[in-house]
Amino acid sequence: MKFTKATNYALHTMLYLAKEGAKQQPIGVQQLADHQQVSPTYLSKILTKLVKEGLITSSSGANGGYKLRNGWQQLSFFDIIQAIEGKASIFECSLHDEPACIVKRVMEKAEEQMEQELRQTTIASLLEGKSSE
Amino acid sequence: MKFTKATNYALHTMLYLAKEGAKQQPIGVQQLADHQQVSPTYLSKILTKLVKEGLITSSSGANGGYKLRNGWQQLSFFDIIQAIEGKASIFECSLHDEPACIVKRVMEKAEEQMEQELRQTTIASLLEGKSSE
DNA sequence: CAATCATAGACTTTACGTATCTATGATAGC
DNA sequence: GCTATCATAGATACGTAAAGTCTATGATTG
Repeated sequence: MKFTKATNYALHTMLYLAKEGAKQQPIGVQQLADHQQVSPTYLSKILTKLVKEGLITSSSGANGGYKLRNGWQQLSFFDIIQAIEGKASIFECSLHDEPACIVKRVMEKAEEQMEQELRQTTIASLLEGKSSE
Repeated sequence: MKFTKATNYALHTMLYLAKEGAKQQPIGVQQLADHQQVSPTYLSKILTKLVKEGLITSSSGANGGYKLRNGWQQLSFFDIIQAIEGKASIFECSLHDEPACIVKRVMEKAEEQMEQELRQTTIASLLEGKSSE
């Protein structure tokens, strides 16, 4: 579970889709990009990942765009982040011949605590609370 | 709380110092570097940070080197990592005018869970358990 | 068929961690 | 005091991955 700006864009996009396009028409990249002030081409790559991982769906052609998949209410922060960043751990031991590095074990446990929190938080749950973004 | 290879080196070094040099003579960079197969000059920078943050002490001249500070038994993973990486959060919102970004709040809470685990883990506690490294 | 939209690959740029080199300064022992 | 041993510090180079751009292709609507 690591983090980049792409993670950030993905999370904000998902939240935006949940608010603006839950049941309605799909939303195009342009609009999504405008909202976050990112270049559309760059955001496209991120969106494509989300499509491939099945978190959102896309439709080509006029009036096309992106919308959340069915059952998006179950999607957690963890799901979104993992779709973008993969499953790599935040920490890798630098020692060569240390398959059972004790430092790594500690870090993994700590990381697991963080991930658990992210698994519990859904975008749907955020919409119920205050919506500053 | 972010992580780099430097974090890794620092943690392993601290663990090594705790095992080999708790009360005895200081240990030189060369030996510490050999143990991890890192260049001494690079490790030096990391060690200097640890000195400045007060986690270890250094002594120049012949038979000089590094040893853990007094009261090292209290030092946690969190202390060590923060000494190297600073206090910067793992996540920064990319939106410009969003002082109270809800995404960031979620991430901070998750990060806090991880940090709490790291605060609880001391190098001393690891020495009591099995010592694969 | 033409406009609108997503997809994809190659490519460039930027940023930062990683690492090296070299010089300087402090201490211990002879 | 001299010398060897050790830490400290700054400048510099290197490598890699994220960040972002450009251009071409393919699908759908009207």
